[in-house]
Amino acid sequence: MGKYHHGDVRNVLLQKAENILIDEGPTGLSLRRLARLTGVSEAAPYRHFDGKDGILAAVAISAFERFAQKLEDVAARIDTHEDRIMALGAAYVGFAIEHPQHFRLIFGRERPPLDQYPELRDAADNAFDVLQRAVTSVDRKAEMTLTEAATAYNRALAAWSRAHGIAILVIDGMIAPPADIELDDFVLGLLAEDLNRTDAA
Amino acid sequence: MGKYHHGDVRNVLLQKAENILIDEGPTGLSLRRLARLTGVSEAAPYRHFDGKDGILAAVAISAFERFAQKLEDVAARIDTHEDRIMALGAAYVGFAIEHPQHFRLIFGRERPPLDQYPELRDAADNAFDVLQRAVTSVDRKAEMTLTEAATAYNRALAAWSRAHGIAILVIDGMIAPPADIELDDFVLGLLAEDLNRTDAA
DNA sequence: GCTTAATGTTAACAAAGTTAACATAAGAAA
DNA sequence: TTTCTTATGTTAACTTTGTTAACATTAAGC
Repeated sequence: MGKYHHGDVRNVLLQKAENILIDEGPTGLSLRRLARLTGVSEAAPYRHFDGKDGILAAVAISAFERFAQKLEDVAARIDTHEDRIMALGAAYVGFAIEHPQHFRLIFGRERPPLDQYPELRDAADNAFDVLQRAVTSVDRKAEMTLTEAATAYNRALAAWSRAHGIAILVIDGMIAPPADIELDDFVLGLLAEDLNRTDAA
Repeated sequence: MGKYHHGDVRNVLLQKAENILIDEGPTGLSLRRLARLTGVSEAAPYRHFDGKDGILAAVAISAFERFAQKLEDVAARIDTHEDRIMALGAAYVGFAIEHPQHFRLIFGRERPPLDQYPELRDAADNAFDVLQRAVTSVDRKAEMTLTEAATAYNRALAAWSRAHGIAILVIDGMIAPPADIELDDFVLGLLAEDLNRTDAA
């Protein structure tokens, strides 16, 4: 009767792990507690995952996939370059705001080492490919000189940096919109800050 | 002979803690190891600090102070507004590159809670005051309308976000200069990306 | 000198990650 | 069907860490 094998322990662990992670972050996730919560022995998770990092890696992989999917969706339906950069930035920050713990997991220090989890590396590479492809599809029609290409690349990195900085500062509560502004508009404003620039210097 | 009181255990602990922190980050810092390394009993640190967070807070305070000092120095000797924003950004990212662990400690999740360490809160507040004062000393001579003030504030937040994003992505190795470019120039390029903009659209 | 506060020490506790040794269920192979 | 093997669980240990309590000693002020 003791159903020694219930079949989807792995999935249950993963699901519960993700919930804990969302609530308390990687440090708050304890394998032993997770096992107890799942109603399984404290060593059981080790049969399904490569220790704590293994579980984090599994969650991180799905996080990367959702992240990449979101970016891809957004990029796919925007035509002009500037609009696409803008929309990608909004999607990037939007993901961070909607899933701060996932965002931290895939970008932060607690992420398991990529070189120990090939599937995680693949997921990460894919996400960044999507990002880069979307950003550098700038002038797919136009020929570019080397200088122009370098500039485009630099601009892409700058856009990424800006989005990333906004994402971090917002989810860590270091910057916040004034009382009369919606969060989304605030973010859009920050992302656009350098585009519609009227220098009165 | 057993010199029960050697006098500056606190400072030795702090110094060693900082070294470990620089090498291995907050997670790698173990109070017990630190005590052993210092040649003192494993409970001794608790006589000088409020546990692990207490030590981290102490290090974070000095990190904040150095950070604020650097920003202040830079801001003090730059006259024009745009140049000052630029120089502050460079100093901000420069600090992160020179002291990545300190930067992560004062901005990251492992920072002890500000509301439990008043001196840490003060140090943090002071650093951000310096930053804000330097940035908003834009038009100390000129009167600004509310709209202008709001724009200036938004621009300051955007500049901060950009610098922060660059800092994080660079010290985490997610972006790096091309082989033929110096790191400093690379950073400056990213910081300036939106300023000298020549839209050919 | 005596008292007291500061500073150390040892010993214990709980929680966590991890592994080894053992047990049982499921499925393939005979 | 019976047997062998593998996957999956369990229990029990070991180690490290953070932390606190109980006790010891030193330094400093009265």
